[in-house]
Amino acid sequence: MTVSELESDVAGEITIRDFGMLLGTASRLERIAAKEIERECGISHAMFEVLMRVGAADHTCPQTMGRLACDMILTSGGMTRLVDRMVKAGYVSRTPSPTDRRSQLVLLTEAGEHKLAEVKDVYSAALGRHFAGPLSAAQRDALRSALQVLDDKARLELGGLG
Amino acid sequence: MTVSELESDVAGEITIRDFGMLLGTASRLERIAAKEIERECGISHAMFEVLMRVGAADHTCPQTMGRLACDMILTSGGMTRLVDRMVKAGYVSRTPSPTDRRSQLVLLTEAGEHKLAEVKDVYSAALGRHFAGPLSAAQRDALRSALQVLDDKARLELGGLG
DNA sequence: TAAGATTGATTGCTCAATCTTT
DNA sequence: AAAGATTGAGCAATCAATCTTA
Repeated sequence: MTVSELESDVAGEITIRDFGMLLGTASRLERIAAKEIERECGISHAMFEVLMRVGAADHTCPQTMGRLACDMILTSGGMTRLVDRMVKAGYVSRTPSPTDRRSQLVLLTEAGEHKLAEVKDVYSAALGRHFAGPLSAAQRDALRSALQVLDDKARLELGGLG
Repeated sequence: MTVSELESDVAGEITIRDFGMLLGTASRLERIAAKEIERECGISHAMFEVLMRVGAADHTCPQTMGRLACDMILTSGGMTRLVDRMVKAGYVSRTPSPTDRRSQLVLLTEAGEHKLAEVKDVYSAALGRHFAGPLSAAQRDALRSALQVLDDKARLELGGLG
């Protein structure tokens, strides 16, 4: 084995370790936050993510099933069922898009708005404790900029899912 | 609403956005890497993670089911089934610990060692393209240190899973 | 022909209960 | 009692096929 092969092996091991840290930390933090939401507000983290996106959508340009699926990294089938459950729970409604009748728009109900406001506070507090609090301002900036680079590339690579 | 309430609301929104980026980026990258491994080596990302941990374990202090579950953020039941599949596939073997007969040790088979070496190369290359490559050295260092802080706290918070 | 959404079949996880060993 | 591991039940995701509209 040559020196350069050895060096690249070491670099590879470090990269694998760093990436493992990214996945592991994200997974652990999601579990912590999701449990807190579930316990205090009785709603899954996935449903809350949908509420946030639907709630943030411009009234003149609402969210569609496909856009939600892409943003949330779910297959379209997965999103269909998630929204099914949310409709049944009374948080959102579905209605065919007037401009493209293949597409379904997802809208927040009154109950959905209330729930969103409630969960947002709990979620912000939880993230303050477990995510923002432990980091310095510089660390947060650095984290944000690194993730931005990676996410841009990853989105390009993935495109739509199914 | 007072100024300080407004400020804390804005801070909360930013925190939620940043955290969303962490989860989303991690999820997208995992999907990309997992697909590449699956396609080129015919093994799931979860199985590869087990292979790495079992392969890295000291021969005098092998991995147990519980330690694997904790490191990989799976419930013990989930790990039992994952290792079941890996035993069936011939990558690892299970054997009761001689020092504590409640505990099961997980060991790499010959086939598991070969597979590990094979996947490691593919994985390193994929991560070079999608993870390490896009970042500057400074960004990688910053990312690592921020994640280290978060992970330490998260591990404390989580403890064992079930 | 392709895009958006849904459905059926399957997979793999969590949760809770259980069994064995400490 | 408590810890480590496994099992049964249930849930939510993926994949592939299908239906409708563009």
